[in-house]
Amino acid sequence: MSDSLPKLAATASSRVFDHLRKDLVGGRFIAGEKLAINALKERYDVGLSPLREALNKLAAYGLLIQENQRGFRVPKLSREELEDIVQMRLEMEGMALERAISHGDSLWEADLLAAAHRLKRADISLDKGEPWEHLHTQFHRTLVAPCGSVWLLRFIEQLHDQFDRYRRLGPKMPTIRQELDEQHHQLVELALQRDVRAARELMNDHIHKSYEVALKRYQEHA
Amino acid sequence: MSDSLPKLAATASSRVFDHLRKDLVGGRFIAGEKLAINALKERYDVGLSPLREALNKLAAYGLLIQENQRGFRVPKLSREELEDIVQMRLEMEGMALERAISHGDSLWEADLLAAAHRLKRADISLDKGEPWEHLHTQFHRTLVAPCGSVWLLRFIEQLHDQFDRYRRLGPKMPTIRQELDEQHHQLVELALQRDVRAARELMNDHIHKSYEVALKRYQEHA
DNA sequence: TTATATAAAATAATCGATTTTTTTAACCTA
DNA sequence: TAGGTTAAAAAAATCGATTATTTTATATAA
Repeated sequence: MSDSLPKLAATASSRVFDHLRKDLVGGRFIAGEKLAINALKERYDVGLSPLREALNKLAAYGLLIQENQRGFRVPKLSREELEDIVQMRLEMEGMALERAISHGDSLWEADLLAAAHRLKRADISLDKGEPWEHLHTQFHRTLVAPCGSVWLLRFIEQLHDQFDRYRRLGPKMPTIRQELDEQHHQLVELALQRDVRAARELMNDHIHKSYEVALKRYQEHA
Repeated sequence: MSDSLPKLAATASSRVFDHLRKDLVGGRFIAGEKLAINALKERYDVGLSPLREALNKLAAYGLLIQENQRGFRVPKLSREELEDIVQMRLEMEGMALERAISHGDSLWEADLLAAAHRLKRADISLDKGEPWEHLHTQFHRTLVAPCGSVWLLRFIEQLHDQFDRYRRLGPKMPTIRQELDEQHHQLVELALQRDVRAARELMNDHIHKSYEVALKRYQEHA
């Protein structure tokens, strides 16, 4: 039941990195805004050095823009970029899913079923909302985990973070979520049946539907 | 003739980042070694804060491994990883090249010819060696530049850096380089002719040949 | 008024020193 | 001797203060 990885003792820097990443992905900052470092120091209750280290990492990761001598800003959003991100997701997650299905063993099958189940449970008892996001990420991670490429997984993770900056702009949309949740279970089924072709097609459809949500959010986002 | 981008005044942090990145990619560190931060401070003549910021960025970028409370180390090399990197390069650079060929305008054609020419010149007058690497990177960058995807370009750049950690392990191999250089010019020709299919095939071949070099280097690397 | 220069304030970047944690070394004990 | 404490040294992380740069405000000239 405990976390699979022991996870080294967190440093102030790593803690604020995690926290900031979550907040950036979850839309708690305004796109384009300039970060006031002193304000962040208080907000995250951390010193300047670890904070700056975290900001530097986030910039290298693509969740912040760093400009020499003028600090950090939250990247702007644009429809063009959203489309870029979606196209890349289609290519890369499709590829990863195909490979995962052909390499995944029975342990993977079990993990997948478990992840899907947990996600569904969290969905029914729609509490905090924060846990759902985490389980959702976890599900998609599990789905492609045995693709065999460390770099592919890394890029996909990065793209998910970027995509979620759009998807999580507004409040939830229960209607469409229903449909998307259904697809999660269908994806598991097709994966277990090792139907590479159908699974990839469904994944494309899934990403497209998510795109529609994200686009709507982006267009409405004031 | 001047740089296309004005480039903001460099900070100590950005300078040491660039320098360290070059050294890591160029094989000036031993794979797996633990970085002695105090030694680096002297080596790059920089204070602790900017140095740590640079190291944090490099870790997020994938050129260093960061472990909480125990600093930074140079990632190990492995044949499996090399093969992962190569497979990803095949997929992503192939995709990028196809898109670049269908989107690239006449300005791109000119840039491409210029980049190939400069590379050839640097190759003949085989001086320092350092400039060749830069022109080579620049050529491959130009080749895929108009692919239309910021994220694809970003990933490709990252993969090149990773690949070069293997390719640049040992001394130069003039014999095979000859062959690779020839392919650069053939790639330009096929791009100008807009022969998407042939260009992609040649790119595959090019990456495969580079892989052989990199693999040999890796296996010989003591 | 518009533009340009100057001064003041705010912010970013860096430094030097301190605190915390890990690693190494020395020592004990079964 | 192998295993396990403890103490000392080394290294990593963080803090508080200083320096450099940019931004804002104010004043001056065309």
